[in-house]
Amino acid sequence: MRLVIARCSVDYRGKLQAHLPSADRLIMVKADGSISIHSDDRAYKPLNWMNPPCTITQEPDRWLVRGKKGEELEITLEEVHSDSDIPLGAEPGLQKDGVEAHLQALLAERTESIGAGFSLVRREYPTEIGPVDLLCRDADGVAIAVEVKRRGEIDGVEQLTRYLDFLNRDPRLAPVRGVFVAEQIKPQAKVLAADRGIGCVEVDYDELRGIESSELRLF
Amino acid sequence: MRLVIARCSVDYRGKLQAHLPSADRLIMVKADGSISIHSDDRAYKPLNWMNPPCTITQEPDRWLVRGKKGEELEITLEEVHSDSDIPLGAEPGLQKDGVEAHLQALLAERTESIGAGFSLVRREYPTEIGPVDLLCRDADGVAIAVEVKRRGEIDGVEQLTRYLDFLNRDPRLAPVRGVFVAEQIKPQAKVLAADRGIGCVEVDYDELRGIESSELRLF
DNA sequence: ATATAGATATCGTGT
DNA sequence: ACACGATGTCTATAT
Repeated sequence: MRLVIARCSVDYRGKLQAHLPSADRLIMVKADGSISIHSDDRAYKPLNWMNPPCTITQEPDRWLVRGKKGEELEITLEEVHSDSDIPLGAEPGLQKDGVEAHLQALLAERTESIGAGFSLVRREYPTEIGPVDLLCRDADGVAIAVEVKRRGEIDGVEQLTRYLDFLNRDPRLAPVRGVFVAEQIKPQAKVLAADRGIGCVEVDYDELRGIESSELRLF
Repeated sequence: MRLVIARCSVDYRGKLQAHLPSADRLIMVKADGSISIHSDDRAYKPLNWMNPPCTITQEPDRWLVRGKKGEELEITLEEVHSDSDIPLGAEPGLQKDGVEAHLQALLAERTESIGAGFSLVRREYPTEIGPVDLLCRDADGVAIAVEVKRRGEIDGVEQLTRYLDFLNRDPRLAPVRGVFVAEQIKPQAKVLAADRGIGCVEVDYDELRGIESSELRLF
């Protein structure tokens, strides 16, 4: 990874056009071929960047970066304060736990936590406008479409509503009820769901995992 | 901006949980209080980060970063290869040009490209739930609500549907038809639009600008 | 390769 | 503070 600290101005011409007046900034060139220009703010987001694959043509006071779709990033270097190149080696990789897919997988194995007597028909049940996260049946055999989100907001209710519209046209399934499941559901989403006759269930990821673990221990 | 290059392992406990095994990485601490951990790949996206406001507690071999909502980032430093702190000063700011607003402006001047015989009533036509991008009338005088997007996805169809619901309550306008305009419209969005009786029009930004240029040349 | 949904999305803007 | 829309969104997954 090469780190250059320099006073520079930058022009981007691509999906849009952007200009950066002269100032001191960090230019980061990664081993993957990417380049990004950071100021001392905006958290992790650079002011300008180019994703790989791209080619960097360097002259002493001007770098020209070209992307594969013709985007251009022109960096005019006015004064280089520091320039270092340190190899970091391979990244062993980031391990994540607790994303929506995990929550959906846990719920698929524990449909009882969505509603007493619920049984799973299938995950990712297909419709014309995309797959429903879970299709279940309740204790009386009524079909239940389940939308799973980490955070329950209005968009999720809209999404489930669309699925229900389509599912209810299938005479083998209709009538289909909807249940919105999330770790936290915003008040407005609850109101909209109630208005549309959609049930809301808030679940705790760790508890769900705990329940599953203790269940598994029994086998 | 402080730049530390070190062999480290990282644990994040917050919205999700994530773990980084030991490896050489760049740790960037910005003047805005943010911190991010970069490997030599993934372009500009860090492996882990914390946005301001957050507090960083530093011990020689362990940094603990706490966010305001209880998120934690724990960095275990195993070997520091370099540690430098360079003040960058204020960022004068990024100037952008050529975003969605421009597309809307072009379409407002060329309502014919949305539909033959269309005329503009006004841009940003107000409704209770926000302004419709364009309100037009077709050759027969029927009101047309137009939603403009750079990329046409399902959300845009939902947005236009909401506007139509409200506009159709106004007896001076009703019945109002909807047309969804974008540079590209996704298949699922087309299905939903068709289902709701909303028209879809795909336009080419450069061509539109070209047409406009040649038109202007005639005057 | 294309299309789709998720993201610790981030970032403004308006209420 | 919350909701909503735009982003050069980016990234991983399934087809």
